[in-house]
Amino acid sequence: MSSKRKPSMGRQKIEIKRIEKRNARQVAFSKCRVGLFKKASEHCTLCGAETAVIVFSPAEKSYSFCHPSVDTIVDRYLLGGNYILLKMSVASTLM
Amino acid sequence: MSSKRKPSMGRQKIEIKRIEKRNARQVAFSKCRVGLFKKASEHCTLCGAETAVIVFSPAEKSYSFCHPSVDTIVDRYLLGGNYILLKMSVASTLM
DNA sequence: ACCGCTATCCTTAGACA
DNA sequence: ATGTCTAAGGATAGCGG
Repeated sequence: MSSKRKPSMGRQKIEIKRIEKRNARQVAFSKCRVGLFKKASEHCTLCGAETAVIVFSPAEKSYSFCHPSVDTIVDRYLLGGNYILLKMSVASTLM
Repeated sequence: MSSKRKPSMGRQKIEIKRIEKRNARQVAFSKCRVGLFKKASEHCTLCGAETAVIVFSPAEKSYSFCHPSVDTIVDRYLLGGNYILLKMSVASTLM
């Protein structure tokens, strides 16, 4: 191993606009998602907030962080808008 | 006005546990929510992510940040779990 | 893709308005 | 409750492995 290490440039300033390079955007998505979920988690713990975070990646994959549970939050949110939620637990087997 | 200002202590380290004082918790909730929504927003812009953040305050008030729209995200999320969403736009007037 | 590193930028605790 | 200020804490861009 070399004892020399190129000194880091540290965190660089970036402009808040779409990252055009596909690969870099994907990497940024993963890192950023972790940070977002962590912050949401701390928000819950510190303040007793109930939080749902749902994210779709550019590649259409879905990720979520929820406390206490997705269904609780989404359900409650939807109720406020006069929505009803039906789960097709049986019907889906027929599709 | 006084030209003297007590020097700030800067940001202090805190333990990630429930803030017990009710008033302080409420204030932290508001500040933290702003930060969370901002981060979610940047996530969307930078990475082309589609994101829904729904938060209930300890006082049961609901807040949300969504891009492109709550319904789009929640709808899509729910579809993945074989849910159907019904809006009671007529029925609600009877309740 | 993930993980570690670290200098630098960003956020934010605390205090006050 | 929101908003401003300061300085310290914490997240992270860029890079290497």
